[in-house]
Amino acid sequence: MLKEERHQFILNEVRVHNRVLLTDIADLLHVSVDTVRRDIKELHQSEKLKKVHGGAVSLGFNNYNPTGKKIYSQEKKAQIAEKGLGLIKEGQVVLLSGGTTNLELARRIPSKIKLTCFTPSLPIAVQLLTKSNVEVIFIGGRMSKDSQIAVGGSAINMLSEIKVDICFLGTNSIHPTEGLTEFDWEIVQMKKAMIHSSRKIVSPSISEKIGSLQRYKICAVEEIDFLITELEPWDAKLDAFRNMNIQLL
Amino acid sequence: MLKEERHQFILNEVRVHNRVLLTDIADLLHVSVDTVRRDIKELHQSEKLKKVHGGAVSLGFNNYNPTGKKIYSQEKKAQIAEKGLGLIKEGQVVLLSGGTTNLELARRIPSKIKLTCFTPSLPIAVQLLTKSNVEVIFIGGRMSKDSQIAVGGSAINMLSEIKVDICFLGTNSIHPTEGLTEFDWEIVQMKKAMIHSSRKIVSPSISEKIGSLQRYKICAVEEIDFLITELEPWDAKLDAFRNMNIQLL
DNA sequence: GCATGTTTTGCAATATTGTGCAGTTTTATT
DNA sequence: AATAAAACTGCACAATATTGCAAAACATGC
Repeated sequence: MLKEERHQFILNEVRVHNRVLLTDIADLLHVSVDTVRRDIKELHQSEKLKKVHGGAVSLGFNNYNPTGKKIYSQEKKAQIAEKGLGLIKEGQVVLLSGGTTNLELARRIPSKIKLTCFTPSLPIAVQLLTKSNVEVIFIGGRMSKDSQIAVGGSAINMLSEIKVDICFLGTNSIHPTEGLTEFDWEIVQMKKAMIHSSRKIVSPSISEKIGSLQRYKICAVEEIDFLITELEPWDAKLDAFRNMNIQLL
Repeated sequence: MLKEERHQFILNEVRVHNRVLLTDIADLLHVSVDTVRRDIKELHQSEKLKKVHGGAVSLGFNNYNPTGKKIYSQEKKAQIAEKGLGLIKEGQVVLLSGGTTNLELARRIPSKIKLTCFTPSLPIAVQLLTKSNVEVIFIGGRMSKDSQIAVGGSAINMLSEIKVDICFLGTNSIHPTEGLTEFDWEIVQMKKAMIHSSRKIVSPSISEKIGSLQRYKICAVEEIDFLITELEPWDAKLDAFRNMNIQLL
């Protein structure tokens, strides 16, 4: 058995099944796993497949890339995300709503840190799946086309069955007296359910959203534990939130 | 024995067997391995074959370039997807498992057609959300990192609550007597649940997967209603499935 | 025929590569 | 944190490659 033959065999298996196990190949070809390991290592280096723990996967299989829509105020959102990361502790259970700020947060989660993340947001789930130490649990249900998050009874029901340590609640509008508001009724229901399922609520929000108001109310400002903006905590724009038992970051 | 004769002989062996061993040729031609080695070296330099450690392989043997790779199964999967589309009727409720063939199918669903689609697969959900007339319902749960589909009790539970018209069950391996098999136990559970939730089961499968076998069994071939391959329905490779109450497409 | 130079072939010494094994470290999972 | 599976490391042995060399075969011109 020539090395070349084995390589071709392995590549074919990967093509057909998308994924192969080292031990299976070794068995089929009657060679040691070490040899197969070395083969796969070579094929990985020549970028014919992707080596993973225990075997190999096809290249095109997992590289789903969310179409890079340009994100509004990415710079500010990145700052917010960095601050938000400071609130996450190893081993915690986290709930992430949708929104581009949370997406930015998800992207920046270090792959070392061990977390359990719940989310009803498709883009965020995709992002989280790239983190090897994050267990991802998708809150399923009817998908809302424009926001790409699950909504409706089934999703709310699933939320009612969990209690997480911390929830990052992306929001459209936050107002000192009127609280958090949203224009989509179904998303409001989801966010209400998320609040009920969480011990601590974090609201990451770019400063432009402060003071704005939408049709439906999610909750009062007092229900929020942390408000994160791209501003310094002592900025005058945040004065209205100062004596409210909210931690500003 | 002239050198030229040997060259022709070697080239012929390579053509027929795709590969040759140095020692075999030396044996057959009653010359020393050194001579054969030199012959192969020359043929390698004139690009008539490819010299490898221990022998030689045909040139076309190793045509697994990144560009060709994409085309390789893509085309077959596209054919399968097209056939599969014929089974979907306006207004139906469809269940789609994961896999690249189903992804291809999802991509080709016309945006005119009105459907309700259930799926536990992240990439497929993303694809379906671009179709304006398709209502997407995500089967949530713990996400499996490499296959990007939801697995586990919660997902299976959600599946148990639905009954759809037709299920496209992507599969890794299909065998005439052993049935559909899979290497990941959790995915097997998901697929079993999907079968229970569907009136009709369609198995889209490229022909290379036929006859292959994995560790865990999903179901017998008889439980499938339609088997779609890129081959013509009367192709000899499908004979094994012919008197089994399965419709071949 | 014979000397000369070239090509081919086999051989031997040495170098390189491929393979499997055993022990240790890393990784994934519970 | 414990555990088992998998990855890595170094090593030994065998298979193969390379190199240099010499004998044989062959061609060519004299």
